[in-house]
Amino acid sequence: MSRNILVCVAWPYVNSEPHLGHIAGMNVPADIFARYHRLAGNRVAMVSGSDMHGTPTALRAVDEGVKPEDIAFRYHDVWSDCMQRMGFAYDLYTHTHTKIHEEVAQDVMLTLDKHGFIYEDTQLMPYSETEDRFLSDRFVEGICPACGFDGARGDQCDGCGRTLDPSDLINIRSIRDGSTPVFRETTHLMIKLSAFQEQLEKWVRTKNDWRPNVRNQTLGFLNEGLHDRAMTRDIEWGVPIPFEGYDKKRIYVWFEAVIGYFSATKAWAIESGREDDWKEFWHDPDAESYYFQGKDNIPFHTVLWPAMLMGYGGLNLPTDVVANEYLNLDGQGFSSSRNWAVWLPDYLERYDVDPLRYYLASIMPESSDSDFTWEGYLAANNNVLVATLGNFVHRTLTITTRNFDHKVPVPGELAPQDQSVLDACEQTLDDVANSIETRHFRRALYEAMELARVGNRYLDAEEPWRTVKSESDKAAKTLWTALNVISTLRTVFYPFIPFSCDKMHDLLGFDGATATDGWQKRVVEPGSSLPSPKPLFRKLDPEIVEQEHERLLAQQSDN
RNA sequence: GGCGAUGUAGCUCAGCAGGUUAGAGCGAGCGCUUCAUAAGCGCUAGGUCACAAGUUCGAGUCUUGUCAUCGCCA
Repeated sequence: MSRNILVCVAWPYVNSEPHLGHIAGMNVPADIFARYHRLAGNRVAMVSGSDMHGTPTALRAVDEGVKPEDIAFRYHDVWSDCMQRMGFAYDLYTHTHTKIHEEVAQDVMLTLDKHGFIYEDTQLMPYSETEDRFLSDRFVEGICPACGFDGARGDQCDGCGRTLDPSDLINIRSIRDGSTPVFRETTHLMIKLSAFQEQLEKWVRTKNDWRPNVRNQTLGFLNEGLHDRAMTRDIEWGVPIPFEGYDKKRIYVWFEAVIGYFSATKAWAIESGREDDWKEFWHDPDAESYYFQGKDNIPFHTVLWPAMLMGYGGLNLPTDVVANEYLNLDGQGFSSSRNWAVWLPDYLERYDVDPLRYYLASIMPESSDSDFTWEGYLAANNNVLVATLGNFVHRTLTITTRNFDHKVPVPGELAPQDQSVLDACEQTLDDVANSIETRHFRRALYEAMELARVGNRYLDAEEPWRTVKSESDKAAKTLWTALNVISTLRTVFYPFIPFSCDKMHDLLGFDGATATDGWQKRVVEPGSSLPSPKPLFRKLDPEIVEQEHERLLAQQSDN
C-alpha cells in the first residue's frame, strides 16, 4: 500500500553560497530518502527553501550597505541552482519571502492566539536614538563582562562562548553606526511553550527509533522545563505581525522559518494544480514526516515546532527528526567567515556530481562528526566507484557486446551459482530498502556496493571471457545473470548516484527510466540489443589532491 | 557550569539483550588472473576496543570517575 511521506529539509540561511558542510548532513540524506521512497511507490513531497529572514542575512546587508532582500535573493538563486545541479529532487525548493509563507505564518500565529497560547510581555531592549529604532541582540556589541573580550555580541561572546544578554555588555554600541544605545521598554508576543510540557514528554517517549542524541537531547531539554519564548522582535526585515501595534516589529525568525515546511507543502500543492494535496501529508494520520537537520537544530524540531503544531491543532507531528552531526574539512569545521570551505558552485565547475554524492554519503556524519578530505574523495572515486562499481558494469558489458553481437544473451536454464547471484540481487534490494527506511544511509550504501563485489567475484569464478570461446551456452548464462546484476545495481544505487544509474539504464538498452521502474530487479530481456559500453565514471588524477590543497590555502590568503 | 552525542586497526566505520582466537571496506605487503578505466580475485600483516577503578566465572559490550572532540542550554 502506498504511503504518504513528507521529506522536510532544513532551511539554510542565505548569507553565503552553499558549501559541502551544508549539504552533507541534510540535503544528501534527504534526497536519498526521498528517491528511495518514490521508487518504492510511495507518495513523496520533499520541500525546503531558503530562510530569507535570518539575522546573518540582515547583518551581511549592513556590511555591504545594501538591502537585506538583495543579499537574500542573490544567495537564494545560487542555492536554488546548486540544489538542482546536485540532483536534489525537491518537489519544491522555495524561500520564506513569499506571499503564501507570510499568510501561513500569520495564520499560525492568529490560530495560536485564538487557542490561548499567546500573551504580551514587556522587556528592556537597546534602542538607537540616532536611527530611531530598537537594536536586536546581534546588532549591538561591546565588552564581555566575563572575559573582557571587546566585540562580544548581544547574544553571545565570541571570545569565551558565553551566552549574553544585551544588558550585560560593557560599553555597548550599535554595529550600524557605533552610537551608544539607550535601553527602552518594548512589548513582544510570547508563546506559552510551558503549556505543552507534558504533552511533548509523552510524545517523545514513544519515539524509540529516534537516534540516541536526538531523543536524549530532547528529553534533557524537556527535563529542564520549557520557558515561554518571544515570537516577535524589533527589526524590520521579516514577516509582518498580524496584530495591532506591531507594525514596526516582525515575527521572530525561529518561529516563522519552521512554518516553512507547512507553507511550502501548501505552495507545492497550489503550484502543481491540486490545491488540497498538502492535506494528504499534514492531515492524514497515517502520513509520515521526516525532518533532516544538523545537530544544532534538534530542539527546534523536536520541541518548538511540535509545540506549535500541537497548539495549532490537527496537523501531523514529526515522525522522526533525522539529525546529523557535522562534516569537517581536513579536521577543521567549515567556516564561511574564514573561507575554510569547499564551495559547491566551485566544486561543480570542476567535478562530477555523483562522485561527490557518493563520497558524502559514504562519510555521512550519522553518529559523529566526519571529515571531508580530498585524499578521501580521490580514493572513493578511483578505488571504489571506478574500480568496483564502474569496472563491474563495464567489463560485463564489454564482454557481452563483443561476443554476442550487441545483444543480450539467451540464458536457457540457469546453473545454481547463477541463481544464487540472482538471489543476492533480491537480498540486496531488501537490505538497502531496510537500511534506508531506518535511516542508516552509510550502511545502505555499503550494502549496495557489496552487490558489485558479488558481481566481480562471480565473473572471476565463471570466467565468461574464457567460456565464451568453448562453452558459449555457459557464457550466455553468466553474462545474462551479470546483466541482471547491473539492472539491480541501477536501482539500489539510484537514491545515491542517480545520474550514473540513468547511464546504466541506457547501457542496458532499457526503455523508460530508472525512476519509474520501481524498487525491483527489472529483468533484462534476452535478445534485446545493447549499445556500445562507455565507462560510468572518470578516473581522477592523484594530483588533484595537491591542487585542491593549494586552492584552499590560496582562497584563505585572499580572505 | 549543566545536559547530550562521540572516542574500536593508517583512514572510514560495524560490533554493544556481556561469553570461544574483536569484524568489513579503503590503504599496505604477497600471490593469481588478464574480460575490464593497470581494473578484478585470493591470502597476509596491523588493534593494551580514549584512560582508570568497579560489578561479574567472564566486559569494546554494564556501573562510576577522568580526559578529549562536537553540539545544545545557562
